[in-house]
Amino acid sequence: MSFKVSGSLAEQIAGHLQDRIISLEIKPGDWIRELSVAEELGISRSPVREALRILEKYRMVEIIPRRGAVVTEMTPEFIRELHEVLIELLGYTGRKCTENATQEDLAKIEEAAQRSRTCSQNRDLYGYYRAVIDFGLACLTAARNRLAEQIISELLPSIRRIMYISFATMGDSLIEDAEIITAGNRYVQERNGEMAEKTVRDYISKLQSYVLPSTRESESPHA
Amino acid sequence: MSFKVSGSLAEQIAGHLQDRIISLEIKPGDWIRELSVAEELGISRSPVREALRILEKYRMVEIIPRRGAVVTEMTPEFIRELHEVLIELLGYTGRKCTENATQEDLAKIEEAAQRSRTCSQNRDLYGYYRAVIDFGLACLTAARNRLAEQIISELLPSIRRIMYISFATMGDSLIEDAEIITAGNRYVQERNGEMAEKTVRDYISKLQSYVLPSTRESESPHA
DNA sequence: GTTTTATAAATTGTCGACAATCGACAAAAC
DNA sequence: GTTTTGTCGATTGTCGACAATTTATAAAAC
Repeated sequence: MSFKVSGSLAEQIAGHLQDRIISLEIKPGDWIRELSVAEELGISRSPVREALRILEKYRMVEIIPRRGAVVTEMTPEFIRELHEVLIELLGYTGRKCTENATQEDLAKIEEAAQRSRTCSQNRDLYGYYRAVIDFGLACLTAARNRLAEQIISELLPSIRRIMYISFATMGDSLIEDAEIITAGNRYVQERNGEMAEKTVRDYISKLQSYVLPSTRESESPHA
Repeated sequence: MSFKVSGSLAEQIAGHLQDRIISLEIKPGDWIRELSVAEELGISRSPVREALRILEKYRMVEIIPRRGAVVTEMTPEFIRELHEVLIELLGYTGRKCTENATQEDLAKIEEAAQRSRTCSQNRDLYGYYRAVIDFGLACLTAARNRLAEQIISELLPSIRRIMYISFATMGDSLIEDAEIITAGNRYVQERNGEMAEKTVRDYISKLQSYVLPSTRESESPHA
């Protein structure tokens, strides 16, 4: 619910570049040249440089000294590593939120879970995944660990990139997935930490198996 | 075995500031003014700005738009959150390195473990903690998860800050700790994932209990 | 005496220019 | 023909100056 229109120029540019990277308009492995971006947007290089440092924090680019910024590649190895890390961190989050969630938190979690169910029944893939993300973020907030929140937020762009890449192949699992979310929500509402954690871990493992094959054909010609 | 003498100016400055923050020469809550740092080092503000963005990545400062950079506070809440995250991530690392460690990895882990033992017997507190960190880093490398490696590396400065703050009160546990490290090492060498993970988790939990009380008296006058 | 408003100082944000460095290509040596 | 060396172009790194914004200070109103 943030109404911030602008933010600093650097942040706007970071957002702009982030969108273009997620949508594959700028491809993994591409170099981002400061001057190109600056001229294209009619600004100077300083804010562009800062934007690149912001993107580096979110692992969207890798800054190589005196060489510039490359868009990070979504290799199968990275995807596997990300899922393994998420299993641990989100598993922890699931358990913690059964301990710390307020009634208000639980309500928000419930809402997102129901929305995901509705969307899955309507075959609204985009709405479904937005609901799942909201569900996760609501649990994250409820877990009351700012650091974990930060770390996972910094991973979110990578998650979105993977989702964008494998959007096509993931539709199959939609109904099945929705039931897992429903189950996870139930465990959270019942404050069953052990099962909440287990459900999350299983869910991420399952996601990985859907996502990994779809990275095979990713061959990007360098511009 | 790297021969890099300098690194970019910004990185050097980041290192310089990091040292001063860890050693409490610059205190939590202090504002870092770009011009002050630049004049003090006889350089311009641009590399200082970049240095601050680097420090932000390592959670040493918080950059607030149009306000500047504040040194992050090591509150008991943050310390608790950090330990909880580390229990998950390092636990995972311990388990994974039993699966993926090469003979070379195991040798390095063994060396660090033995060194920690020697240092603890000699009451060499500084050497001991360096050995423990090396032990952890060796396990981390052996776990073969670059992302986890990155995330934990970004947490390392926070760990060092906590260690610096509570260096005095931690000497007590030295011998006891050394035995846990030895046990952990044994499980890794035997490739017993379950026990390696459990040992790490217990160790971090124990660390937390030693560290947390020492944050009570932290009252820092703003400069 | 407290609150509000206006002004001044300090600080970050952005800019354009110059310096330093790296990569690619071509020329020369072997 | 292959390797080495040198030059050129492109790109990042750093600088000093100016603009925009925020905080601090002081005056005025109530």
